Amino acid sequence: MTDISKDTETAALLEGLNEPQRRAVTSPGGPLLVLAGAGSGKTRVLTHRVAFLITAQGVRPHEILAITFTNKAASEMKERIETLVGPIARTMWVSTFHAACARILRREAPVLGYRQNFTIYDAGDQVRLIKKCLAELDFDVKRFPPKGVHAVISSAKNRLLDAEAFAEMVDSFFDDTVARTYELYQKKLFANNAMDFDDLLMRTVDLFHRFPERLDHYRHSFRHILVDEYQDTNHAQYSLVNMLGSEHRNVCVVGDDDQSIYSWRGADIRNILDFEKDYPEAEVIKLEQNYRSTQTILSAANHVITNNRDRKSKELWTALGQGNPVRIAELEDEHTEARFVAGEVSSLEHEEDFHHGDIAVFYRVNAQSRVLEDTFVRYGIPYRVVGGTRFYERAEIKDGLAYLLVIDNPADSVSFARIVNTPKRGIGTATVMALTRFADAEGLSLMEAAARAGEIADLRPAAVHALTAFSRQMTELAVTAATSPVAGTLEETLTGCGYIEALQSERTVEAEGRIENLMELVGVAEEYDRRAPQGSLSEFLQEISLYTDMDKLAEPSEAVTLMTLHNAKGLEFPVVFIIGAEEGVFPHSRSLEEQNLEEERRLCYVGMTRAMQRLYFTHASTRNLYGARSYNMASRFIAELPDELVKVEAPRSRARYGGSGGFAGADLGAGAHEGSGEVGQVVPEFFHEGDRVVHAVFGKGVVIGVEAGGTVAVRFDLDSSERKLMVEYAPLRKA
DNA sequence: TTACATCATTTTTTT
DNA sequence: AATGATGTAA
Repeated sequence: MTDISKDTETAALLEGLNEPQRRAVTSPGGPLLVLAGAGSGKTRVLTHRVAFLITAQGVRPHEILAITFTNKAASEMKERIETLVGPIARTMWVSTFHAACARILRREAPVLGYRQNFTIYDAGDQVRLIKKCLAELDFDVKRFPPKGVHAVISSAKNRLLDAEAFAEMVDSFFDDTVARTYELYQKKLFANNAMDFDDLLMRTVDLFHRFPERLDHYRHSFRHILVDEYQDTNHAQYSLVNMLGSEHRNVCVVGDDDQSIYSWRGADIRNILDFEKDYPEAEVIKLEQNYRSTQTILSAANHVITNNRDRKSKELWTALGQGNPVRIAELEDEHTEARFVAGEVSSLEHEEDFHHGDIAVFYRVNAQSRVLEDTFVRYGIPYRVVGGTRFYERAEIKDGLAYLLVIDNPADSVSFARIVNTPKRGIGTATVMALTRFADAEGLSLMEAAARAGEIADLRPAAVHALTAFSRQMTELAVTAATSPVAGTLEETLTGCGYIEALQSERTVEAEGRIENLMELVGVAEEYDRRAPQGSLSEFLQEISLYTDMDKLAEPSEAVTLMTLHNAKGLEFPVVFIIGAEEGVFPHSRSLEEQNLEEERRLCYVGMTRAMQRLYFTHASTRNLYGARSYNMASRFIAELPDELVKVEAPRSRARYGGSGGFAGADLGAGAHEGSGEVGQVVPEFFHEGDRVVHAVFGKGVVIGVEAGGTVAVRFDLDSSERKLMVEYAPLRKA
């Protein structure tokens, strides 16, 4: 490349960047902290910086390690860099911490005593194994809930405390129990040739401690390290960055302390607050110009977040203009709330230039999505739910993968236990217990023990037969796996083991859905086979165990997006609703007790700053959540919004369908409650014979009759059909 | 062993 | 409300 073309290329990289962005992109090396406010073009800076390093600094792509928070973010970044510098970018390491560690560990597993095809356990697998440990140690699962024990062990691992170190710090009876469980749990993981999510980080750090020459190798080869979302790193991740960065010290971290929302997962906000202490020579760049939201939204968000004490001062601004006020609506209950949102969605769609895909609804807990979904279905509003029960956590998917895991790694007793009697093949708990005893006594894995089931004294012939048959089948499948593509192995497994058949015989819609999900899994495998013709079952499983659904929902959609506030991180939408803004819901009751209010507030800040043009808060005076009715005050976050930026409106619940703009009454003032006399009263007078109306599903029509009980008859233009509709529930409004 | 019923418990966020 | 654990009958 000539100097001239190199210069033009560099110039192109800097085009359209503001001053601080440009400084961040071109900073030559050394520690660099970029405090990137929401919507400040952070991803752009990161990708352009990488491109700059490659084209202008002569850094070779494989010398760059870029860490992102999700797999989705990783593949996006890779793509964007590729468009800047070409296919050479593919040799870069762009991934999450967990994926990078898995890649290192797979290479280095033997020195740690693991085999390369070790299995990765997700949270569910971890809890199941912990349950087994508790049972084996005769601990009462009532007093020591597996989930709670898991949480403690996980947090210990995130702080890089192994069982021994943890045992030394024990200061309660509970922790003592955990310590003993931890020890056994870790032994079992090792025996299963398995690592859990937290191990991926911890074992890597361990590897570097015990084998300094391995560390030397990696820290020498990574000349530049970039970490996105640095505010959400935990101690183990922090240590990894410091270890790997200690030679070249070209550590560039990007983050926003105001968006740290994962402390419950071990994220330590001090990692970002203290970066300048860790690297005194660090250059610090603040990105405060926002390119996403209106000034009103930003000012409102700024007001809320300034109530937090522990933060680096930062004030977002924009050149995009004032925009509309933040709208706050108080509703009766969760149903009214959902109908309000649905009604607004319809108005935004019909009366303004927004599409369903422009709109997102955020809530604090997944359970809140149900009412919303029911309502959207009634209104005929297309929606998609992000998160919730995820594809890879569905029972049938885990089952299918468990088969593959056992075929690949017969030592994996957790997956073995999962499938040995799924579908039913007469191997019940008694048999499995006898098998386990035998395996332990003989020092075998469950799979090996099953092959020798005949030697187990207290097994009935039927059980022996079932076990040997199962073991033989698995062995045969392992042969298939060695020669077939992954998709073929999976199909062979699912049909050969009678899994599909068992589902088919259920003859239910649910079972049909499960079969479809499994076919989708086969599709995932096919895609892998295409992408990596030389790939192995091992590699496929490694890849998939770090894969979550978050990864593929990036695609633009024609549906309203429903998700939790946590999932909203990193996204943006023209219109955002934050629902359930009530004390106890958001902020969540648990965080009130645990004094985690600042984190809840950051969550609110994250949610608000996703909005580009319109932002709504809704709260309900009463709500049914988890089967109990509660009466909540409006969220303190609402109170923290300055009056001049908001428009507080309380719709007269049912009447508004007859009104024109969506809201019947305006400016009732903060905290104004609806007259309870109005609540529950249907107001059919709003519709009269001859009125032109619009229905969300059936379209335009005319009222041809008003009946008692809040029912109107409407003839629709589209097909001249006549329908009777409940004014209370029908998505109907005046045209 | 399995299928079914009842009982109890547990409700945040996820790589 | 929904899920999981436990108990009971076949």
